[in-house]
Amino acid sequence: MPAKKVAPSLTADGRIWINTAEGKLVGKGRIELMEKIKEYGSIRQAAIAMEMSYRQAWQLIDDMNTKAKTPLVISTRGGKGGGKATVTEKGEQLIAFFNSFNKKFQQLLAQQTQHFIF
Amino acid sequence: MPAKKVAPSLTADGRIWINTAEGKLVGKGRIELMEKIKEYGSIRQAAIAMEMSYRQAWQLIDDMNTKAKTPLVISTRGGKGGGKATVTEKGEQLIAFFNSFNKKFQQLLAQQTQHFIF
DNA sequence: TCTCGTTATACCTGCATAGGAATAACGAGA
DNA sequence: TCTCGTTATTCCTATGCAGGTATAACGAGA
Repeated sequence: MPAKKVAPSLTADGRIWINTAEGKLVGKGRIELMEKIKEYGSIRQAAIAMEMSYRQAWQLIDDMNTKAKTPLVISTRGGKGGGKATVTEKGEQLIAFFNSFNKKFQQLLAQQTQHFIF
Repeated sequence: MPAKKVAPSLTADGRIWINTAEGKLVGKGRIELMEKIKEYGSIRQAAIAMEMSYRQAWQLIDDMNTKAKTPLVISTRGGKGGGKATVTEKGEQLIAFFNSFNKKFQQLLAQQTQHFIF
């Protein structure tokens, strides 16, 4: 019978994000939002997929675009489909970098949790 | 003339803490608070040193002690000096572990910031 | 010129909670 | 038995802001 694995009583946890001079630019939530926008081509559909209001999604994007010199998401209104939204090249770069960064971070958390069983 | 060092436009940032099953146990602030308690032997003096109210400091300690099975800070009231507070062995262990964990985390942040200059 | 689904923006409201103020409780020492 | 400085706890309030609602603006296609 193998040793029973017990959940550690204490776990290492945390959050990461990317800052600009004016403060937080993107974290986990905003990265996921951009990924949904890539998938749907629509802020509204992305918001629904993430179970947040359109208003909140729009505010996040507006904040991101304001802080970044070059926009991360471009949107147009009217026309076929009512409008659309696309992630820019810089947005793509941020997504890729954050995900790589986050992977290393999650590894650190797991490692530290292992090393800390009283 | 050496190359002028410019601040990176984007920086990796984040926060870490240690969780118990009931949620956050300690983060940077609570660790510093415990270190001040070690230094002064007094919750009130520690609170003053950290520029927070006694009430807030006490609540943090109470929350920590409630979540941890064994208390991290022990306090007594009355007597010489009016009372005192001391950090337990388990508290000391947590301080040491968190600081080591945090050091590795800060290195990760610095490394990622370096690798991310657009 | 009308429809349609989206983007963009203004407005409002409650309600959680951060934080101060006040006070009780305590025990060694004089 | 009184003083003193701390620990422990209750009460209150104000205010910031999360989050919903409503509505204007837009342009391709029919």
